[in-house]
Amino acid sequence: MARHAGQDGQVSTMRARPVEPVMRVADAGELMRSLGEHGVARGSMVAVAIAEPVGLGVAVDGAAWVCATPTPCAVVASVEAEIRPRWLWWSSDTATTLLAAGVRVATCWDVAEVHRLVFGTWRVDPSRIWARLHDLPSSTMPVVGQLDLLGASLDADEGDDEDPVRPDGHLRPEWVAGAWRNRPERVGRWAATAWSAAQLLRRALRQLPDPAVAEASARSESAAELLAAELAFDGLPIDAGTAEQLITDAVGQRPHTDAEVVAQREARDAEVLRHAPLGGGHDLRNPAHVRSMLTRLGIDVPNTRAWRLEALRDVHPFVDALLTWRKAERMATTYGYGWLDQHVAGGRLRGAWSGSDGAAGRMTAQAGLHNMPADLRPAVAAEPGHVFVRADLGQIEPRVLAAVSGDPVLALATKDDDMYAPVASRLGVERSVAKVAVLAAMYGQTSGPAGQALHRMEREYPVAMQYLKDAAEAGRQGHDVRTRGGRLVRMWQTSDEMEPDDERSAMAARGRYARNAMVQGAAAELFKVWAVTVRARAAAFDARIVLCLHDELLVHAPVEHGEAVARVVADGLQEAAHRWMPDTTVRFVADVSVIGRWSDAKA
DNA sequence: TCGGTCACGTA
DNA sequence: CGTACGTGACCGAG
Repeated sequence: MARHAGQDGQVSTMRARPVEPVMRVADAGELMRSLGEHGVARGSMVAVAIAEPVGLGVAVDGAAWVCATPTPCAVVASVEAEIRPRWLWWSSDTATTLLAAGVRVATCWDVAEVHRLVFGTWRVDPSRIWARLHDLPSSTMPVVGQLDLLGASLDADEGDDEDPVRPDGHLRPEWVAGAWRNRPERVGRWAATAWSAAQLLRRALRQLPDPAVAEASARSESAAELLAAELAFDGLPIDAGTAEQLITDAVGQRPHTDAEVVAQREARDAEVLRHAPLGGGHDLRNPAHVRSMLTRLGIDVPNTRAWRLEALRDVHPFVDALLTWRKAERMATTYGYGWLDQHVAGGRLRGAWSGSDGAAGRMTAQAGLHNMPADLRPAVAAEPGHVFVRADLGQIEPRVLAAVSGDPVLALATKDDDMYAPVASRLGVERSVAKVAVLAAMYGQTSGPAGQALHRMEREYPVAMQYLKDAAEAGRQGHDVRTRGGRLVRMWQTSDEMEPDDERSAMAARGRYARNAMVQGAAAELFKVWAVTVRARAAAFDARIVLCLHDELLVHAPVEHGEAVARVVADGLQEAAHRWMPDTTVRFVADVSVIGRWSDAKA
């Protein structure tokens, strides 16, 4: 009990809320009986928190259990095998814990991920999520500070520290920082907070423009985050010998001393510098120096980017040597021996994965997994007894535009394997022009040869063009936009002190950003539905997704199941497309092949 | 030591 | 005056 003096001077009595009772269960069997009595069945949401070696916390609709066991993941595995609920957790950290214990689950509901979807926020720690869901100002959000660490407290009224929620409604910061792992009962209560947060999030989902779509997105985006955890854990199969050889071919033998590193670097530089003009700077790694060298050779360029210099290869041998050098330098620095040593172990390339990142909620990956040069793809090889099933979506963004905008004419074009062909004939232009026009419309390009074709686009595909225009206008005005799947894309505000020209430029940039995010974001959502569908169906063949690349999937499968998995991937797209958009007037296509190395795929 | 810029790889 | 991302080298401010 604590007494508060309100601002009106009245003394009110505020009782700390009662601590959630947590029931003890002895083992998985007892837990499953309890869950069964609460109506938990296949696919039911079950909140879970794992603290090794303290125990397993589980919560369902006001009831919470704890199983004090040094091997909580094994209990999860038993429940998964018997019941297969939809595991509800604060974040995919739980998935990572399970994976480390060798436990894989089928489905989940990820509070952090859904929060990111609904609110478009980057930071999704439980404190922030909880505060926002309870309309508590983040200014009052407590943090673990020096005093707390010393055991002192600034606020006398902190209630019962066995309660994860403080009297002021905020989550207890020391719990968020890890104190929930300290005792079995706390693990149970922590699971209960995840359950409670999820109920509030579901309420938010139901208030979005299309609740059914948003709830489906919550499930698929959660599963994508689970897939991201698995991708990080499993890694991409790499034939290290081939990788080593490709690097050697590109940059020479592996150096063994610092002196060798320097010597190789200087040898690479010398190949270019012998063509360089006299005087001035000679640092090839400094764009200003490179530009001045080019100037002294009579070549005047605003920057030294490869696409600009490409046209000038024949003007002077220096240019050709420089471009060749740049490619080797990239290999030596970013994708060289250092990269191999740092990220490849046990025949797998591993990096951190995010299930949704950036403006549009695409998956991202580190360790070069998403920008590995095509030259290195031969090193991505299936393990003995395995194959890759590789698939990529064809013309995904324009097809998605047809779907989300509901443009019936553009939808008709998707019936073609190559939708640019019917678009070209409708616009009365070459296919290449039609393609540029469609891409220009989606990316907000206004200059260049796409200009005239864009006007015809507006005449022939007014619904799709209006959809893009509305998104761009919202962005220009600084209004947040929401993708078809319900992801909030936040706009930034322009500064009051901006010059008018700068402000116009910033607004235009926002317009392009919003326009693109609506298409790219929706495409990411469809892609993830496809990926998690394939993940689920391929498991029966002991096949696992090992790479997601925006519109491309790489699945590692036992060789005897290659063809079956290829069918899973192809059928999975139709299943995913139907789930993502029940209206089937827009057709989606994928190119699927069974290969041994990533480079075996046809370009 | 840090953020910004350039550059370049992928989609 | 085409978008998104990750990475590395360098610069200049702190």
